[in-house]
Amino acid sequence: MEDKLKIYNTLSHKKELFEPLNPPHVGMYVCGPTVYGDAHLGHARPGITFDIVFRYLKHLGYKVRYVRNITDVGHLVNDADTGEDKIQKKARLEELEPMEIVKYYTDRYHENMRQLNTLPPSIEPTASGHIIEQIELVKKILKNGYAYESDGSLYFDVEKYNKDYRYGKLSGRRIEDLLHNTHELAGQEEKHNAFDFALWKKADPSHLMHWPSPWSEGYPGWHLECSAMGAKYLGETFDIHGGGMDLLFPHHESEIAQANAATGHDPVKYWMHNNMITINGQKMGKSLKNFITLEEFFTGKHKSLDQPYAPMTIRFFILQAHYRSTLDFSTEALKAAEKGLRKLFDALYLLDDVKPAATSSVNIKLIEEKCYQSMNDDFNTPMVIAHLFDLAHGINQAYAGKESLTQEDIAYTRKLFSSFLFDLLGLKDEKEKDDSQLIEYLMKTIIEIRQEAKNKKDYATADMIREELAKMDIQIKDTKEGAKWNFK
RNA sequence: GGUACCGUGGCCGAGUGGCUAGGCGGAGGUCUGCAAAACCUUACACAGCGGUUCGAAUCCGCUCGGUACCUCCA
Repeated sequence: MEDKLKIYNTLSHKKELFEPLNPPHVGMYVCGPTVYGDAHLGHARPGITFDIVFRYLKHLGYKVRYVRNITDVGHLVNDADTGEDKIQKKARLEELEPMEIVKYYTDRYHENMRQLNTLPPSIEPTASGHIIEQIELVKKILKNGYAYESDGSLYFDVEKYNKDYRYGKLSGRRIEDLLHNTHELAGQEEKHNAFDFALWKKADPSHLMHWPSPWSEGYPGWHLECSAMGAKYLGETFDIHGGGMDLLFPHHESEIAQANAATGHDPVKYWMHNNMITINGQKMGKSLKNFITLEEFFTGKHKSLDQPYAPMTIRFFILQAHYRSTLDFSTEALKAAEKGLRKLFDALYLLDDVKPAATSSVNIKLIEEKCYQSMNDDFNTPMVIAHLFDLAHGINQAYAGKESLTQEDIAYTRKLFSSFLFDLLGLKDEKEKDDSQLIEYLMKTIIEIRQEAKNKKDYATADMIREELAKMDIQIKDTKEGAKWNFK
């Protein structure tokens, strides 16, 4: 009964059996980054979380279409749907075209995600490339009576919508509470209610990014792109929509509202949300300015880092926590992850040296079963990793002669181990250094040893080193400046 | 104030009614020229107070503490 995949659905607050709408096809949409700055540790979490979902669903035999957007239309820096947009602000600061900003940070984001060994999405649409689809969606909402125009801008009529549907079903909010709890915001005169959100904004003359529309020269509202592009590539109703918990409200809530207003039904069957990464117990985020970029982790160049941390260390660190739990960052925790991952790889390699026995004392099939149960239980990667450590322990014991494995089980263990470690968890061993660098280093060491022998007038050893290297076409030449070497 | 959630050993982090989570770190030992790895043993826990139960880290209530969202944020 535990052998079926269950996914925690934010909409129902329960783990639900995963049943795709159109098997074997699965449609998954994940909110991608707004490209106006380098990706930080927080961005790695949805990247990795939904990479695991993507990999596992494919492993189960589903044909998955994974859509992750790039938000490259400037949305607003601050509250109240007024003011300067984020990309424009960056462009002004750096004296660049907005699209130069977009291109630069999109490339950097891709590079970071590649380093983290996440598989590229099937489709990666940009908001700026789907202005027409967004305008069409606004038209539908307007036609159905859930939007109003106000001086060239269009707003979603939340109050009207809430009478026919229910605004707040995802986040558990009630419209009455929203009324009372909304902050005093400036520049809201155009809205009927403070909680109404923009579908289309008229651009003021200084605004750099704008497009023509039936209502004004302007730009689309923030929540619109995901609704429009999700529907375009995955259909009006699709299986999974993912993103960070901080997008739950108002972003995803508004997506649901827009879809219902346009089509009359919900857009998504399973809503998945990854939790936040914290630093000193607080959310790591742009606004708190307490974030560390992935680049800084990989190079070690940040004041709170004492060394570089490899992309796989970051990946393993993230996978050691369940995606719905907060994860507290510290260098101590990262070091523990680094060592733990090394231990797993070492055990896998040690498998080559385990002597086959007539019988097996380790139950590999049971561990395999537990691994699948853990994955099926809402992608419980920390449990999977714990089982892999058990497997590593079994291998080490077999090597030490305390347990035994048959030839067949050794092969099976290798397959199981690498399948989970490499294919499903997406980890890889980065230990291999650049070959030329390694050879330089080895030759330097060998030459030092030979010099040491020569100093002791141990010419037999010195000659032996030279002759052995010659067999590999490496030539040693003793010069006035010391020994030199080259390939013959 | 509203909504959602959390509080597990030195650190990170699973577990949701009875059976060792796991990793890192610590202590002792085996092995060993030294070191590392591996192996063995071991200490350290479920925020507090009540309740339900034969039995609770796990369910319920209260208290204390913390976080996220309610404005851009993964």
